[in-house]
Amino acid sequence: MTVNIKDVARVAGVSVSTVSRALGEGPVSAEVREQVQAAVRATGYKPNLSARRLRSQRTQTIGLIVADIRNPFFTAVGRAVEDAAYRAGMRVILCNTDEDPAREALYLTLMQEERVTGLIFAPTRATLDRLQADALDFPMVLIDRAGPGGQFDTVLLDNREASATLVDHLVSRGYTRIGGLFGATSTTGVERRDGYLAAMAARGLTGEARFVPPSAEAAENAAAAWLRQPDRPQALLVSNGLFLTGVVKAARTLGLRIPHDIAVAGFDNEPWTELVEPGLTVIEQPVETIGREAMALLFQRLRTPDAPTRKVVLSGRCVARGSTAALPRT
Amino acid sequence: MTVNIKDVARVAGVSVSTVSRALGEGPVSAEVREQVQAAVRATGYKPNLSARRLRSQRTQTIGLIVADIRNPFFTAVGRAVEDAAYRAGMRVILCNTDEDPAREALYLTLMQEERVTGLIFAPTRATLDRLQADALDFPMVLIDRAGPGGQFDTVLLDNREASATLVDHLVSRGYTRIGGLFGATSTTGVERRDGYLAAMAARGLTGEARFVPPSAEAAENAAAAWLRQPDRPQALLVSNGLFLTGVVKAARTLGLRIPHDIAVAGFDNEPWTELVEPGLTVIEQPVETIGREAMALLFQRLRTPDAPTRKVVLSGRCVARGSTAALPRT
DNA sequence: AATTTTTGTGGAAACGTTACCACTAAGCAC
DNA sequence: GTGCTTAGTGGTAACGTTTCCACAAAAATT
Repeated sequence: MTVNIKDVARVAGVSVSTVSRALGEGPVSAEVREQVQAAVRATGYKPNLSARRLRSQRTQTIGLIVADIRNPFFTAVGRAVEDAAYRAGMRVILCNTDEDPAREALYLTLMQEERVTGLIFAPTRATLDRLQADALDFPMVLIDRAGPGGQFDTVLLDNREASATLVDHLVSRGYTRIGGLFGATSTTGVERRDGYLAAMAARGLTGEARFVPPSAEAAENAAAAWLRQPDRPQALLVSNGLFLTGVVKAARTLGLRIPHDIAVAGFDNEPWTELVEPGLTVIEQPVETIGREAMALLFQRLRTPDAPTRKVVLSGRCVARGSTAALPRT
Repeated sequence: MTVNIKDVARVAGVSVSTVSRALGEGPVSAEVREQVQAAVRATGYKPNLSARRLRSQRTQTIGLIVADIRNPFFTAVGRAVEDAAYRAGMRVILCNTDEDPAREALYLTLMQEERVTGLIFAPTRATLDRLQADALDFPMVLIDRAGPGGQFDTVLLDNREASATLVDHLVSRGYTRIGGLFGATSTTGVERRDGYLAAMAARGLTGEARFVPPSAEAAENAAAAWLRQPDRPQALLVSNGLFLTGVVKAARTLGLRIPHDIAVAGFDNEPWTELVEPGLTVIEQPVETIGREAMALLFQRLRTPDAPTRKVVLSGRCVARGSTAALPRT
């Protein structure tokens, strides 16, 4: 049926082992290498990666498990990971969990069955607790979410700092009654909440944090309910880019003007955050760097399996826009 | 090292073939199946997918080659494809070409080496011409872009109709000097251009179409140059969601109000198109359906390889918003 | 010149599965 | 009871590679 290395060997007039060496590395005379390459062209031979992986015990595959590729943060990180992987001659298997622990478990065993070289994972809090390093046969790098203790290599944003930056920014613009909307399923949400509460407390303010399920709709509903209250906050700190669409939509629906009736500050510097009037103040995450750094950590771990685990904490960049314009003195 | 089927067989006290049958399908006594499952649990056995694929000659893998997963259209389609695939017990290999024919060729041979069961592909015009069905060892479904003649199964938007709908909409709102901005590398851009020109001609209007490379920056630059002209159009028809961000940004930079100074209508109903004032009029593509339908076509092709090829043409939905508000009578 | 090392090659044994074949024992029809 | 099917099982040959080993010839070292 399909042409294999044996056919190439026959056409080239050499042994299969020579063909294998000629295609990979290994001592082969220039002359023979020519012949083999000619035979490959003549026969249209394409190596069978399953066979290669089985025999060599190297899959050259890395797994990437994220909540939802439609979340622009993960899209960008995913793209960076893929680029780095393909540049290193590796493939990527991408899985979406929708923050569902059951699916996380499912995909985790899939990764085992694929015998991936390594895994990049953004787990929910629920599975984070269940993860034991020794249960996996490959190194794992956590992104966006941190585990307890230095159990795994990790790369994430300095979430506490980022939240504090936003709080500082809002306070400096005159806002004091600031609410916070955070994702319920990730440690990211918790960290951002903590940073927010700490920064508020440091300024003698009391914050109110609310947690919502990880979807734009949930955020919209929560924001709508909150903003309908007579004692609604003056400003809302919003934990991610998905939520931001929901919050802005809720404000629009209720006829509230940004920032006049409600100021908004959030995370993820998506292109549209600049375009929606009056521009949304956001923390820009170094998404490319996160993806690349995760791959770098993975490769280093593969090279030196017993090195101490590393946690790369990256700082966000605050992009101030009209959604947090200074509150007029009353 | 890692536990294999032989180990399980030994622990369960049966032969390897029995273990294989017990895990897959095949006649196995209930009693033995129990024992095998117990042995699997005891040993922590995880089947090796490379071996399974090599032996069974079924990879259960489908390839997905798109321009850029960061383009929200492809993100959504990709997500739908993945869901359908994983539901069918299949894996997905995702590749980004950035509309680069060289990378398309690279990934096409990768798909061959992976021995994928099938491929879903959004090719550039350049490779579309080069594609010969007989050169591939697996069925391929084209999405978003159509090849010449019914050579491949295809699922895409009715681009001509969609463009015409937008033109009609703009004309009915009083616009006559309407320009069009289209993607240069895809048939999609060409089809939308054709539909636009035809609809303009049908109304006795002359259109002007410009092609740009597939990036938001390119669209922004092109739009800025265009809108700086004294005889700039009253309205712009914009070929995709990526371009839309660029066009809106260009308008903002030049201080042009939408729709007062420049009306905008485009493609892809992203969440933010509703949020950017005064709301962008867009054609909403049935992205989920496109992904699902592509998978469906693929599975049907696998079942009946010799059936005539099918082309599924889906209609877009026009979502009218403020960016095309009626032109005041002068 | 004798030796050791290097280079290039072929044969064959893996890698971990599944699928084919052969076989036994049991069930069923006559 | 004889034949015939069927369920359940084990042995073993693939699947298409890479890698180990052996070996010859050439090159380098002594």
